[in-house]
Amino acid sequence: MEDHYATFPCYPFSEENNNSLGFMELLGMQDYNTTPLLDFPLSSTQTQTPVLKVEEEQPQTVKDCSEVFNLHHQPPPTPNSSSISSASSEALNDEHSKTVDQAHQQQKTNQQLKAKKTNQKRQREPRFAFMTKSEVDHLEDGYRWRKYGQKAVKNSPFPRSYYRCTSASCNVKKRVERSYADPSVVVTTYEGQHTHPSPVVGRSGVCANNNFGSLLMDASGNYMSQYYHQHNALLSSLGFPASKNATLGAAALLSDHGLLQDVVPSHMLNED
DNA sequence: CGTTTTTGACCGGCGC
DNA sequence: GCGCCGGTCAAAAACG
Repeated sequence: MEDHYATFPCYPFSEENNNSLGFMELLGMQDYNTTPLLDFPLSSTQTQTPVLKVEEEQPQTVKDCSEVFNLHHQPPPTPNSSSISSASSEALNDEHSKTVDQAHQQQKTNQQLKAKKTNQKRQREPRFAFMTKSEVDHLEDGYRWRKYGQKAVKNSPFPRSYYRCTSASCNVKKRVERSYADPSVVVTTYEGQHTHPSPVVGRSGVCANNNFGSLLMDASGNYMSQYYHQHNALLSSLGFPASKNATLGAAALLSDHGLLQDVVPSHMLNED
């Protein structure tokens, strides 16, 4: 990949790799709501926006990460990212309610799901993905995740892993897969929004700051905060304070190469 | 022993 | 209707 991208030396993120220095490069990120090339089932509140037109023109869904990579070489024609209203996530919250009796519970849950799905199509949270050059698949991002599935990816030798945030009543999920086009690249896709602050303290002792995330959320759309949590965690692991300035410094660094321009408002990058 | 991972089964959507 | 595929469940195993 001959494109420009920011490079971060960093510590290894997982135990199995802790005997060698890890190396990670953020290659780019993909905002599912601003690109015509990716599949992002919009919530009902978003179907009113012009973004939907983009999806109607490109009904094809992304089957593998190679299409994500194409974005790196051909940016979306019209970002159209003005301001995207936050998605309602209530439909997902009660989906996995549990009862005591297990045998009946599963039957019940299945019936509930079936009933729900016949009534309305399942809603999906806004998603975004970004690519990271990394030796390890599951990158530390300041949150705790429980793996709930792994599937083989079609046309790829590498599996895709499914994670859920371990915090109660938090429905954020993420998918992690390694690109078969470039095996050194990990594609991470986030779905949903954390309802709680990051529980993990970074290497520098500074916790990822949820207030900052909320701040950004107000300015430019809900899922953006996820990205900044990610960066706060990343910067923490690098020894930077997870402050607003440090984070925006990273954003500015990346924006020089056009990686964040679609999602970071200019006034935030210029802000002191 | 509580939590997380593994992994085959299962489900719904979609194209043919 | 059938098969494929992405996503999820859940029991068992592994882990700390």
